[in-house]
Amino acid sequence: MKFEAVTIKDIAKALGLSTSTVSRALRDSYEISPETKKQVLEYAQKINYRPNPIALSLKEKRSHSIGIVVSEIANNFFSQVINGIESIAYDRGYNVVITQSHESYHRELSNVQYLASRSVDGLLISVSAETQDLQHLQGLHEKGLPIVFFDRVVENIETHKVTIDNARGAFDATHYLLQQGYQQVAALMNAEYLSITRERLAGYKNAMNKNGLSFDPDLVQYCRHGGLDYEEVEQALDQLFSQQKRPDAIFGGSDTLTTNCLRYLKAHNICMPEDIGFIGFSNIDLSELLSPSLSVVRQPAFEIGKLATSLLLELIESKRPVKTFNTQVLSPSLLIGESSQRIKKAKKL
Amino acid sequence: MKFEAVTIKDIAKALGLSTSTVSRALRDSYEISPETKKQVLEYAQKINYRPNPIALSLKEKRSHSIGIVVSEIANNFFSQVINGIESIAYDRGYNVVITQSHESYHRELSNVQYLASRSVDGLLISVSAETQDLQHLQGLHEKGLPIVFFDRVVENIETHKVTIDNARGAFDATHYLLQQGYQQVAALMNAEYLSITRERLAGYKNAMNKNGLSFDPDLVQYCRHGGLDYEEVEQALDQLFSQQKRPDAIFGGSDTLTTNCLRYLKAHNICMPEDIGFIGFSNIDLSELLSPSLSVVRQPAFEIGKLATSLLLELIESKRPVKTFNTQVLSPSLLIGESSQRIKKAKKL
DNA sequence: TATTTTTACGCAAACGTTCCCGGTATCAAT
DNA sequence: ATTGATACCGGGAACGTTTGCGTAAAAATA
Repeated sequence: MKFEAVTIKDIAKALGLSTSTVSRALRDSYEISPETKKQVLEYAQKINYRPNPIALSLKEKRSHSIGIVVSEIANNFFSQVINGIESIAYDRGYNVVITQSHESYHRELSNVQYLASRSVDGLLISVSAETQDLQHLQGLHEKGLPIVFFDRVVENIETHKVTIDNARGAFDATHYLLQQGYQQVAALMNAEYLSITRERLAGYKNAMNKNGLSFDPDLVQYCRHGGLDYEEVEQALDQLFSQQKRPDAIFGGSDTLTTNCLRYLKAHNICMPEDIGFIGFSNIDLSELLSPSLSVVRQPAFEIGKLATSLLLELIESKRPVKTFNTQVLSPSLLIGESSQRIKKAKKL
Repeated sequence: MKFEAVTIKDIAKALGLSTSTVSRALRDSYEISPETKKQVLEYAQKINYRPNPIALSLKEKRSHSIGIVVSEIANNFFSQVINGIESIAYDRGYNVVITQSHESYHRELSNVQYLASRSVDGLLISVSAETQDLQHLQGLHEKGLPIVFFDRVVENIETHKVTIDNARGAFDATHYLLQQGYQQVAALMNAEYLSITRERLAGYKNAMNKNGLSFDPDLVQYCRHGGLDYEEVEQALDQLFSQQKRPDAIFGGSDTLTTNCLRYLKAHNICMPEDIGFIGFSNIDLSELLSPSLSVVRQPAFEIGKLATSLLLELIESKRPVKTFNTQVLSPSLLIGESSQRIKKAKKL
């Protein structure tokens, strides 16, 4: 029923050679005569022979492919990162296998195990919002599987990492809002223990302090599942807007959160920038076409993907075990639109 | 260097059994005594044994995984389709391997061959804008590889297909623009021979006729690479706007085209809806937040993914070769925003 | 008790490769 | 003519599974 691909055996049989000879001829071994090589190569070409990667993987325990784990591909940031990854991987002859955790720890676990059992040569991962236990990665890492973290990195595993200066991105955004005169800048964040949340929150706090304000926990809402479901964001924002010290600006802590926050504001008829100021992390490509145009913290997503992949391939192709790892920190950029331009309402003097 | 996974051999050795016995015990064969089974199962559990899927694939020539080929994942429509695919596949115990053709025929070919050689059990594909030669798919199909086409389908391969009523989507959009009073409705389309292009163009023409207008080829621009690169769209639009019968409205033929068209209009300071009316295919989730809010033809992307996957799994798991195939046609929906609301300029009577 | 049946397990081949280890011509040098 | 080297090639194991077949021991039957 299933197609029978042509194998080395077929070539051997047809040419009256052994499989060893054919294999060697194909790999251009020195102990095969030029004539035989020519014969084999031509015949292989003719019948369109392709080595079976599964057999190769089984034997060599490597697959010339790398695994990717992200929370969601329907996400501007991650899909851009993936394009960066692919651009490098493809050039270097590696295939990529993309999987999504949907912010679920169990899904991530299952994906990682699947990829490992498929003998991927390395792993590129941004952990899920739920991930706290790192056994699954720790184990693979100790057994020598090359791993490079990006975006959401973890502390306890020593390997290459690629992030951006999250604190600065958050600082710049928050600082800008405060400088515009917004008083109550709320932060809509991802799960509390994620690296990106901690760092961005640090930047947020820092901006508050620099502007003479003290950190107010009531102004921070965490979305334990990254706000993938609109309902989660809705609940968080309902909470923020229900308290007496109503925020007059929001800092959106991730691409997904920003998008869903905008949807909330629209649904509740809360207008930027007059009712609320807004700046958020987002790699949406149409931010300047939104109404009002959106102020965003943009990450160099494509670059992150390229860099992470280069580092991973370095690990994979290194002859000797790599002992020194580094963390590359790229820079986010703050793009100002109208959503953060405070309009001074009729001032009461 | 690479981790040595625990194998059936290890279990056999540890328990003083043969690999056959262990294998059968794990598969709960009737010819293994309950005690042995228990012993094996417990030990396997203890040392966290997982069957090696590569060895299985090699032997069984199936992998419990399905391959996806789309042009681009950084695309609202496709990423939503993929989520639909995954939601079904995951429930049914299948893994998905996502690949991108980037609208390149060669990339598609390479991906398809990779997936086939990786023994995917079936293929879900929306062909690239460049794809005209179907040998690569035809061959696999004849050899019995289950394939389901979605979105951009092909005629010459008889199998299940999932599309939407493209003609109606295009008709509705064009008709709406004409009814609004726009006179010169241009069409910005994908590659000419794609199914979606042909069908959508048919709907466009039909609307023209229904409104007493004849089809004008000069009002149609094709983007041979799907407008993935902004430059391609820019060139197409430059062309449209440079001719004497300047269009006063545009129908955007795909998600990517719509996005890049908006970018163009913004860059050239052409305002919707007064300078130009616009409706386009798009699954962007923020269309109502754009300025002006965007009129779009939206596809039930998640549903398409789910349906295509169900059909594929039906093919894969069918005992006997399937002979009758059907094409499922879902409905697009026209969501009207401000971008298509013609503002009557100071009329000259 | 002798024979048949059942139960429970092991052997070995197969999937498509690679590669170690041989082996046999051929030919030049002694 | 004998040796040694060189050039080419084949046999077979291994990777981790599954599975058809064979077979010992145990149980059932006569």
